[in-house]
Amino acid sequence: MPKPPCCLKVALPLPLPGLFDYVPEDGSAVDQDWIGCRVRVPFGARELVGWVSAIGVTETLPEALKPILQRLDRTPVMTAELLQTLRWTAHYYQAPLGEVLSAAVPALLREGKASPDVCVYAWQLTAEGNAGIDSLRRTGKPQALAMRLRSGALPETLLDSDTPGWRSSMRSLQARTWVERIALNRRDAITSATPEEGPALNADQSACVQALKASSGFGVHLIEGVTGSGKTEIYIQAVRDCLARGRQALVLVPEIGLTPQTLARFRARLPVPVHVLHSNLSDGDRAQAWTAMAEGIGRVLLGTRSAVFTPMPEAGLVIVDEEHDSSYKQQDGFHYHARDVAVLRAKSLDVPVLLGSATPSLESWLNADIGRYQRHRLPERAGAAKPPTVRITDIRKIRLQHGLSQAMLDGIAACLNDGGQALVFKNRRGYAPALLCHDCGFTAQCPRCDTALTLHAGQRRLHCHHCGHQKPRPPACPDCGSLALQPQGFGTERLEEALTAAFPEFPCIRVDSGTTRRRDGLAGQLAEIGDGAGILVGTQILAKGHDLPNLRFVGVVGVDESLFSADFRAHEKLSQLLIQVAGRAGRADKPGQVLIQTHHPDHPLLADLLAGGYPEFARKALDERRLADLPPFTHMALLRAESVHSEAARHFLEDVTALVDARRRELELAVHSSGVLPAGMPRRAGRYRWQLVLNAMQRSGLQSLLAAVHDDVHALKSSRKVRWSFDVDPGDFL
DNA sequence: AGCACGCCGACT
DNA sequence: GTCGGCGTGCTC
Repeated sequence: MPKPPCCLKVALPLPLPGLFDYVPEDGSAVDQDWIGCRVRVPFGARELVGWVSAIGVTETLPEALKPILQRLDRTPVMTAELLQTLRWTAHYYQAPLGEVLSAAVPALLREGKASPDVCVYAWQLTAEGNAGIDSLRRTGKPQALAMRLRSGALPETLLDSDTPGWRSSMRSLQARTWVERIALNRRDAITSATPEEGPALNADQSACVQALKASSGFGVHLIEGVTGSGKTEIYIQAVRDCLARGRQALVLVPEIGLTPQTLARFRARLPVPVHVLHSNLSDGDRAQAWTAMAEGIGRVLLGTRSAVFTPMPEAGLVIVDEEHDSSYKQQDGFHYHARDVAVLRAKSLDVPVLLGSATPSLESWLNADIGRYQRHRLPERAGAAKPPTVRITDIRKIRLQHGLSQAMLDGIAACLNDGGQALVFKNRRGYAPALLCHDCGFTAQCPRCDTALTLHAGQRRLHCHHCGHQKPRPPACPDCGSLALQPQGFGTERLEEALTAAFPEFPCIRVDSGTTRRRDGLAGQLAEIGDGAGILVGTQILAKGHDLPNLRFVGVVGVDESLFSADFRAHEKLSQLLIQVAGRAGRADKPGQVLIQTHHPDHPLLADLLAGGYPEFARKALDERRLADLPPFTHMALLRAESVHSEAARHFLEDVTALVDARRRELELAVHSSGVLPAGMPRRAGRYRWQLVLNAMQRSGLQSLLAAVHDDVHALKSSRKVRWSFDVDPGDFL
């Protein structure tokens, strides 16, 4: 006879597989209500906050289970559905549930703090205010605000989005006791504004919106829309439709996609407050947004990667914008891909998911080809905008001026003289990627990594982009004493210097991760240049984000490294980047110009892109992947390991290889193992790095093998001195 | 991951 | 004589 459940199965924030069993502190009954609640528990010599993820009976371990110290929630903080998705996610990515929970939940809640108060507050006129308002004489911000309040209470979330600086006006009204702050109930908060009307949809957009309206339940929709085709408008329509059905919506955007412009657009067009979740928020704000959604007060969440783990008891729609973007892949801790989790999540919520991109990932492209995803094409730019003209300039045997060809300089000059803005895109930060001694061949290397140091700060310092090491530029070669140290190659700083010299009468602004961190970031820098003629030099950061209405010319410098990279995704990434960056040029009246300078003008990738755009590239690239047995036709998992001692990580992976080989034979699984390989960068930040690549035609075989070795890998003695992690569906090998 | 326990070198 | 180095083992 089965025993009734008597213990709490608790997930703890530890890199250990499995759950830990406890009993309630007061002998109370174990029932379903515990699941999704947080508990404070004794663990060895310390205390931890964990999540009751299941209830059950203990068969194997201690007779006397420890009681928990404290139950932190009376009602679950985590919906059953989210917990289930997290379990799947943990299993899929071979991560301990506790670690997945740690990544999913805002820090405050993880630490055991109470859920924040997510009441929506609003302001309304007092009797005094109502009386006084008729005698208003002067005009000003407070007076205008008071007039708006005559038609009813205004929620703070609405004021935040449509009235910058409203708090100071409100304070002056409050000082006169004209206004008071009230807590709204949920329904009031939901219908708070009259949204603006959007532009009329073109035929493709309408067809797409209608198709989405007609679909119900889980389904994946790939919206393949060229830049400017109005994907955002489709998202907005879909979200409005979802809200009208009384459901919540989740919109994921890439890290740099969540610009004030994007947010403002959603806020203007939706009838409810739009909550946000991204890395720049304080812990308090994150917990607020998360809890608001969990309690159903929040109806729309716009967020980056980790927002995919937000509880939504009344979910109706999930959207992943720029689904190809690599910032959806978490690179450290537990390696998940937010787009893939979003699809899984939508399935478990039984709601549609929209994946949108001008340049879909090859994974999604294939899924659409085989009918697993429904494809919607938006081939036309919305309005009358024309696609940019793209040209390639062959720089073999051509004399470059500071890394730029004459054709490039001419293109920039023509654009500037026409009053337009030119963007010069270069994938390297800093002044120059290396410092070389012309007399003896010495290059400045990072002492802790296998990589050359980059010259920065007007040639005065050397930086390592991988570990943060930096030092002053040596005055002479440390090996031979020669003074002939020369910067090799070009980074954005050096291009900025060259362009400033070449076009002294125009402003030149450099935008890369080094400059956007300062001051008010990208927005502030772009404000400096405004709409006037000028030059922007920068890295990928410029490939998306802010609208640049007067951008007419895009010059791409230095794609040649990516054409011959060891990373099997390099071509895909480069094509996406080229299309995205090209898409920034030109608007309705003036088509943009794109110029790519390369030593490989005949490279098939460039030829395909030029002839048939991204679709042509995707078809060819998928053929290549199929022939080479690479993803998305095969499935891949990586075991990465690194250690301070040169041999420890390698020994660990050799032990893992033995485990893998044994299990593979035993279970007769068709999984290929690479054997232990040095990582793309064999030493980084003083650690030696190795990896094991597992490849399988069937995802299920790979998953079975991973599941079978998982606990044994954790138990390996050689794992102790090593930093290691699984990376299922790795983004790269480096 | 932490934290304890355990067994060998230079110090108040 | 002790403080403390980090190797190894465990945590319901």
